[in-house]
Amino acid sequence: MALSDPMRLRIIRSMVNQQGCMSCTEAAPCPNMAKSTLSNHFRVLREAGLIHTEKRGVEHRNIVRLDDVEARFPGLLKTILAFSDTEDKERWRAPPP
Amino acid sequence: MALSDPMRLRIIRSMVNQQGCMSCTEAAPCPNMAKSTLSNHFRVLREAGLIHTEKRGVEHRNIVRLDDVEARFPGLLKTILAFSDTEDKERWRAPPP
DNA sequence: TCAATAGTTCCATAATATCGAACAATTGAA
DNA sequence: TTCAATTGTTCGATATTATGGAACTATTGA
Repeated sequence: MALSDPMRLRIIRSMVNQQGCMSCTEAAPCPNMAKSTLSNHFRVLREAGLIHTEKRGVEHRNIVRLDDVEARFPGLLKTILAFSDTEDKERWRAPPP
Repeated sequence: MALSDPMRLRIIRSMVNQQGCMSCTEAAPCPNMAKSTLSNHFRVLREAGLIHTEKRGVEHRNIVRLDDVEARFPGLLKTILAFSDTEDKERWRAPPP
């Protein structure tokens, strides 16, 4: 699944929070991520129908297909995006059993 | 992340729908899944703090730690479980661009 | 005591994320 | 026009992870 990957989730999060188009570089989860890796994630997101990409000049403008995603996964984006990005590592650490 | 894997998601789904304890075999996503694979998924879920496992006789009884999960990921389980299992393949197929 | 059952552990294989290097396309400046 | 800079893509290699099979452990019941 396209949204299974933590990095792709962070990409989507960036784009939704921005409320508009972003270039691939702008939406990168971390500044030191390799261009090839980033490009691959955007390809997966595109092929999954989660984002739309439009070539504008030298860069690619990407936008989340909010309506389509909401239609297929009602409430999912809203729920996932409610978790702040910076706390993810903390959040995923297991509490004592 | 423990919930990133589709198989683990189906395991959790089984357990929540059952509203109680399930043995590892009972909660298996598919009947032909190898025992070792299943065991590994349960270990990941345990270590992530998503389920609690208790040895009872020859089998292990597992239960989803609903309160803990809800506290860490408000609304996540409810949202994810709203997607019926059998339609997942359809759902994850991309719509036309 | 012993066979059957339920999981675990270990090793090998397949799928996927990641990175670096080379490449293509577009823009803007010399 | 020509060329350097910018933005992504493609390709090959490596690391991580899911999967399956075989051997093992623990527990139950005959």
